[in-house]
Amino acid sequence: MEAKEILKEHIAKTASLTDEQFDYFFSHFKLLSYKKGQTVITEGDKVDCEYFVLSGCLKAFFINDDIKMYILQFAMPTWWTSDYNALYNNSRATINIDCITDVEILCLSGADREKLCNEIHQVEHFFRWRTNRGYVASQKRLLSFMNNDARKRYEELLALYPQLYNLVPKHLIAAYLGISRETLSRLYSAH
Amino acid sequence: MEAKEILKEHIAKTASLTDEQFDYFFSHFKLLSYKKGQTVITEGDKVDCEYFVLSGCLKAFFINDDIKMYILQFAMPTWWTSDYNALYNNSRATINIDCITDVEILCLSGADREKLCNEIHQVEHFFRWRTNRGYVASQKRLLSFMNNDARKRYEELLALYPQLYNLVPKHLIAAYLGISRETLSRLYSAH
DNA sequence: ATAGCTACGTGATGTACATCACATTCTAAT
DNA sequence: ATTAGAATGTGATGTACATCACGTAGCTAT
Repeated sequence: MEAKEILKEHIAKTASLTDEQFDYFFSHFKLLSYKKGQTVITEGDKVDCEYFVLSGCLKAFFINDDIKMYILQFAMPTWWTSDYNALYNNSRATINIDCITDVEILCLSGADREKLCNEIHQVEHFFRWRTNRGYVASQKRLLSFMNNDARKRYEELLALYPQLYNLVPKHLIAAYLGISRETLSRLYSAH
Repeated sequence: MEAKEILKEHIAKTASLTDEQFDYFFSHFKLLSYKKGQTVITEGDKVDCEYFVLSGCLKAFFINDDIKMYILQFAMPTWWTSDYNALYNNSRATINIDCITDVEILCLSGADREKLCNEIHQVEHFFRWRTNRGYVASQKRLLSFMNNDARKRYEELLALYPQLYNLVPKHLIAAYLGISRETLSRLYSAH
């Protein structure tokens, strides 16, 4: 499927745009291709854009003391990703985003997003609901962190995203769960 | 300050409403008063509303196995609170919200919020940005959970909300930090 | 005032995890 | 095909926390 079709279908689930409105909306996106391992956002960068994933898988992560990596999000097709803290506050990136596989993404600048939200009420409606869902998911993950041990979080993750298990290396899954790769290895060898 | 003034000032930071628009917007809110200890949302309830805090302090919390409490949010004046998962998905509450002190809140139904967002573009703008900020805060807290030990999370919390230390009992602070009250006690007696 | 309840402190012990160390297997580049 | 590096498995040990147990101080209601 074409980039345009993928985005159109995605938006249509939440907002009603006319074809002309959507064409105009879409004209603000830039198509970008990255190879596995390439970096989209690096800590310290100025962050101007957010990204809609067409194909492949990215990770948004934080590195502590140049040693430990914590993964905030695996970004899969039809997901949005960026350093939203930096993007919304016009500050520098505190996280990194790079490509776990080859990737195609659509890029929308923060300035264009605000312009489009202002010009087209339904675009603002779309972004409101997208963030609503992100917020709820983030709260759920926080609760899971407080409430569950590593094994349960691991089982939850696999139930939610079964593709991940084969798509991404296990040490990245560990970094998402907030445990060491050794502990993760013992978790599933024990069962 | 009057309820209406407090809300108006709060909205004005994010959105531009005319006086007539704001009066209309405000007419959809209901003023509610609660005594310390009273419950606003109970697990299993139908959730119809979200709440804007005028005075006092509430807690949004989850209880696991009828034993352990985890606090998702302390809601202070000019903060919004609800079970957003339930409210957005029209499902039953999975968390509880009750009053740590006597409380005054403004209540807005989900149906009215959607109606107002639809009728007044700037209202939708306001709610988009409110959730943007909530999402970023939630991501930051998640990162802090993965990245920091109990002592550092404790120091972070005090730096961010110094009032909390004297306002709420320590076992609630422990429940927010995701540690036992004993561990919290040892944390600050050790320093 | 007294009784009962809630908040809070502190020692002893248990446990889920991290860390370190090293072996093995897989993958990618030349 | 060979080799280097990345990913993975697994034992030994350390540690930050939870849990249990018991104590005291402070509120609140009668």
